[in-house]
Amino acid sequence: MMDGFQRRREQKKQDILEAALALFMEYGVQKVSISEIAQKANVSQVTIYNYFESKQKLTSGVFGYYIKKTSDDFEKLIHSNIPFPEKIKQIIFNKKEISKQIHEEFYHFMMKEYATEGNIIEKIYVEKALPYFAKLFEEGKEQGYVNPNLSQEAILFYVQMLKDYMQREEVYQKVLPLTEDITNIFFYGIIGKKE
Amino acid sequence: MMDGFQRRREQKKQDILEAALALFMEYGVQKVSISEIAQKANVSQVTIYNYFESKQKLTSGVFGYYIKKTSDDFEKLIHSNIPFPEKIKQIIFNKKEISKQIHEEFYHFMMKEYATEGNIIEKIYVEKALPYFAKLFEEGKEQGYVNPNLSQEAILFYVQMLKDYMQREEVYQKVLPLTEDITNIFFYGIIGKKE
Amino acid sequence: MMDGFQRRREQKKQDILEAALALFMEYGVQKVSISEIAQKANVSQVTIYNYFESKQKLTSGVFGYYIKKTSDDFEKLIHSNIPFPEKIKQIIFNKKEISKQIHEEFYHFMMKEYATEGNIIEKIYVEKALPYFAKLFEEGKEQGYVNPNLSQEAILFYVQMLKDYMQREEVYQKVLPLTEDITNIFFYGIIGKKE
Amino acid sequence: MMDGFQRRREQKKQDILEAALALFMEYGVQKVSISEIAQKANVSQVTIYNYFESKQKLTSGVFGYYIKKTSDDFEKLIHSNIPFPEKIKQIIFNKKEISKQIHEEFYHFMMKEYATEGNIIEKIYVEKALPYFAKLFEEGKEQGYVNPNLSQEAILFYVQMLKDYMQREEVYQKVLPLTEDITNIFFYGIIGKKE
DNA sequence: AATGAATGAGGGTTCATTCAT
DNA sequence: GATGAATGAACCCTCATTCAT
Repeated sequence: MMDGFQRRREQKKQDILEAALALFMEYGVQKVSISEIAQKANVSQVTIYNYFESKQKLTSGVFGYYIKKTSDDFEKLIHSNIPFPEKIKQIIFNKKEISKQIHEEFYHFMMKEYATEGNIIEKIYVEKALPYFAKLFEEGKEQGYVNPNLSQEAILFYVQMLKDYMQREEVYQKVLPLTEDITNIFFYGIIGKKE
Repeated sequence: MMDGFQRRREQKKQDILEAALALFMEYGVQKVSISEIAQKANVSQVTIYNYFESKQKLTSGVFGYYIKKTSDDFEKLIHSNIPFPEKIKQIIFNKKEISKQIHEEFYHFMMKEYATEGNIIEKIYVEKALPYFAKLFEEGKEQGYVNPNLSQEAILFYVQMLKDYMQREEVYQKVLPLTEDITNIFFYGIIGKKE
Repeated sequence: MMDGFQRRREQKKQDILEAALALFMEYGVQKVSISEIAQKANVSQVTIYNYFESKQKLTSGVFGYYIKKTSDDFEKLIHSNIPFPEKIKQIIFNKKEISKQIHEEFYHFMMKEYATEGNIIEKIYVEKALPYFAKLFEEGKEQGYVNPNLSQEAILFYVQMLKDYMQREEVYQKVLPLTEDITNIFFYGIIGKKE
Repeated sequence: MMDGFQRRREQKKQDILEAALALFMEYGVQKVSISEIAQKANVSQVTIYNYFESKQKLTSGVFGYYIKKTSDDFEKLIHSNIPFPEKIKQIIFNKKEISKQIHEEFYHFMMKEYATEGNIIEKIYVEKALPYFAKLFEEGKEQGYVNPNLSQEAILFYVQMLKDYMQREEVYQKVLPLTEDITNIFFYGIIGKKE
C-alpha cells in the first residue's frame, strides 16, 4: 500500500504527465519546453527532473501514460457485445475522447517510439492490444467477415493504418463524408462485393 | 535563355534545396539547423538567406521542389504500359528513390502544407496528380478492377494512405513481407475474393 | 522584509543595471551587446534574460534606475540651504557623479522614453521633479531672481536644456571656462543686467 | 571642367549621399544598412564602396554634404536685411526645410563629429559659420542688443544650444507655444527686463 | 566602372539541464 | 524533496564588407 508520501508523490507525477500530455498534443513535443510544462503542472522545472531524468524520458513517460489510458478504452470495446463490423468501424473512426485534436507531431513521435523495440509502449501493446486483436479477428473469421487466408499481421497493419490516419484532424474532416465508402473498401476492397 | 550567371545561380539554389531536402527527410525540419544545411550544401549560411529569406520560406521551397520531383515520376508511371494492378502496387509500395528514409516530421509538415489552400504544392497536386489519378481509376473501372459505385475520393484516400505509410522506414521494413496480403486487402477487402 | 534569496536577487539585478548603465553611457544602447553587459556584470547572458525579458525591457529598466538614482540627488539639492543662484548653477553645471561621460545616444534614448506617456520615468519625473522645480522657482520669484511674468514651462525648458547639454562630455569641457557668462545669460539675458 | 564621365560620376555620388541622408534622418545612422542605401540610390552596394570606402566614411561624407547644404541658408539669413532680434529668432526657431523631422541619432552623431577636431565639418564650420556669427553679434552689440562684456564663445554656445534643441521634433512641438517667453529669456534672462 | 554573389563575425533569444540552498 | 537561480550551447538572422566577373 501507498502511504501519504507516496500517494502525494504519485499525484504530482501524474500532474506532470497530464500537463505534458495536454501540451504535447496541442503543440507537438519539440515546441513545448520543460518550463512550460512545469508552469502548467504547478511545479518547478527541477521537480520534473527529479521524477523524470530528461525531456527524452519524460516524453517516453507521457507516451506510456497515454497508451495505458487509451488501451483501457480499447479493451472495453473489444469485449462489448456489438456486432463485428460495428466494432471495426468504431476502432477506425472513433477518435479517442481525450484527443479531440491531437497534434501531428506528438502522434508520430509516438508512433516512432511505438515501433522501437523494447520500450514500455511496445510492451503494453504486445501484452494487451495484440491478444485482443487476435481475439477480435478470430471472431471475425468465425462470423465470415474475415478472409481466413489473410495473415493476422496484414489485417492488423491495415486497421492500425486506418486508425492512425483518422487521428489526424485534417484527414478526419475530409474523410467523414466518405465513411460508408471507406468501410466498404475495408471489407470488400476496391473491386467491391459481388451481389 | 539563361546566361552563365543565372545558370550558376540556379545550380546553387538546387544544391541548397537538395541538401535541405536530404537533411529534412532524415532528421525532420525542426532538428535541422540552417548552419547544417549550409555545411552540407557547401555554402555559407548567409547565402541561404540570400536565396530564401527565412527558414520558413526555405522549407516551403523544399516542399515544392520535392513535390515537383516526385510528381514527374508519378506521371511516368501512370502513362506506362504495365497492367493496372501492377501500377497500383508500384504506387503504393515503390518508395521514391530519393526518399530512402523519409523523416516523419518532414513528411507531415509537408502534408500540412499540402492541406493549406493556395500554395504551390496544392496547385501542383490539383493540376497534375488528381487528373492522373482520375484517369488511372477510369482505366481500372473499365478493366473491372474498380467498383464503379465507389467515389473517387474514397479510393484516392486509400491509395494516399497506403502510399504515405509506406514512406515510413520502420513500417516499410515490417510490411514488406506482407505485400501480397496488403494488396489483396486493397483489391478484395478483408472478406476476400469470392472464388 | 527580504530574505536571503530576495536580497541576493535584488543585488544581482542591481549589478546588471549598474553594468548596463555604465556601458550604455559610454557606448550608447545599440552598440552594447547583451553579452558585453553579462561579462561586465559577471553573470551569464541568460541570467539577464531571467531578470529582464529582452534588451528592450532591460533598457527601460536601466532608464528607470538612472532616473531614480539622480532624482534623489536632485531632491537633496533643492531642499538644501544654499542661496537660489547657487542652486541653479549646481543644477545646470554639476554633472552627476555617476555619469562622468554620458553617451549621446543613451541620453537621447532616455529623453525619448522620457517623453513617452505613461511610463515609470515620466511618472517619477511628474511626481517628484516637477513639484520641486515649481517650489524652487517660487523661491526664486520671492527673492526677486525670477520674472513673475514668465511661464514656469519656459523657465523649466531652459534649465532642462542647459542641464542636458552639460551632460555631454565634449560640451562640458569646452564650456567650463564660460560658466560665469552662461550663468549670466541665463539670469540676465544677452542684453545683460542694467547697473 | 568636368567631362561626361566625371559629371555622371558626380551625379551618382550625390544620389548616394541624398539617399543616405534621407534614410539617416528618418531612421538614424545605425539602423540604416548599406544595402538599404544602395537600394534607395539605385546602385549596387559595391558602388557605394567604390565611392566611399566604408560606412564610417560614407557617414562622414553625408555629414559634410548636409552641413554644406545648410550653411548656405545660414549665410543668406545673416546677410539679409531683417532686424537683429528677428534674425536670432529665425536662427533658433526655424527648422531647416530639408529636415522637417530629423532623427535624433543622426543629429547627435553629427554633433559628435562636429565636436571632433580636424574634420570636414569642423573646417566648414570654422571657416564659414564662425565669422558670420562674429559679424552678427558685432551687429547686435552695436545696436545695443548684446551685452559687450559677454564673451563671443558664451553667446555662441547659447545660440547653438537653443538651435540644437529646436531641431528635436518632440521638443519643437512642446515649446512652440512658449516662443515668446523663450525669446524673452534669451534676451533678458529669467530676471526679465526692467521697465 | 559596376555588379551579383558570397561571407565572417556578431546579435538577440531560447532551451534543456545543473547548482546551491 | 523541492525550488529559485544560473548557465553553455545552439539557433535564426543581419550586416558591413570582399570576391569574381
